[in-house]
Amino acid sequence: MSQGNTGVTSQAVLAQACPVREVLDRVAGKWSVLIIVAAAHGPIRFTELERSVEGISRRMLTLTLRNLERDGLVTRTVHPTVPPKVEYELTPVARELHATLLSLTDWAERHRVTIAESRAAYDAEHRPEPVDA
Amino acid sequence: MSQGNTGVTSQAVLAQACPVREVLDRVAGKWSVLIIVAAAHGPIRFTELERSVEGISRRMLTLTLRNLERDGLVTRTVHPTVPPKVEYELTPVARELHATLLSLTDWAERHRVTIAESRAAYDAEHRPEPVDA
DNA sequence: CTGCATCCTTCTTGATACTG
DNA sequence: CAGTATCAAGAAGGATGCAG
Repeated sequence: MSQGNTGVTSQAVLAQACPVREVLDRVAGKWSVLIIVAAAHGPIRFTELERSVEGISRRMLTLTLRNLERDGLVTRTVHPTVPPKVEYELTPVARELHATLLSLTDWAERHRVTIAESRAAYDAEHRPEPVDA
Repeated sequence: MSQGNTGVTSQAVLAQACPVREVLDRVAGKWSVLIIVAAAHGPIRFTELERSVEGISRRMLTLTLRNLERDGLVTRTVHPTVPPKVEYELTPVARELHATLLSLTDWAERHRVTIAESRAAYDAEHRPEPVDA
């Protein structure tokens, strides 16, 4: 194997070796997770979502929603009423993901402080900008 | 718990409401997770990492490693030998994260097919370019 | 062997405006 | 209300070359 079979790429290999990446890539978007969380409480409307995730642009909401729908993570229900009404709801698969995400939340909660301190220490150590002036 | 103080907000509230995002953002980089996985087996050298994660550029390896180090997820040990030798190792905190990531892997594994089918179905439904012409 | 700096390309996201 | 289209800005990532 020397090292060079860089011939055709390794994207496939990587995906195979690291399925985690797949999930992450899928949920990597800045908003996917937020939307999943927002929709976790039950069916929710486009505008509701827009408000819940506050900060998201219409464009991103739509795009993310479409991806989620495509992956079978949310269902889109259109109510043919006069003023259009569309509701989004998490699928069972998405609910499982949501539950799993909770363990990450847990990890984050448990180490938030530790990590923050680590960063502070690191910055202090590497950015010192001698303030003895 | 009213919930509605939609007044100003946001970023802070979101971070608070969704710590998951924090983790995700932290590990969002295309390589962080791969590196964590690669280092999960024990201390590993820069070059080793470069090969394990194959596909990563030196620049990205360095940057990601620095971030990981900053967050206290990996320790960097420099062996003052003639040809420099540096070893990276996961910290306990990172190992916990790694373990947690496993549940995500599990989720991905369990639904990989379902999701793939969902995408295929979605694409068939929305891209179809009616070929009856 | 490790690592940093620069340059350049690509993808993602945001802002806006318009349609059903 | 819901959604799409376009345009431009910015961040992330890749390639290289140099240095301790």
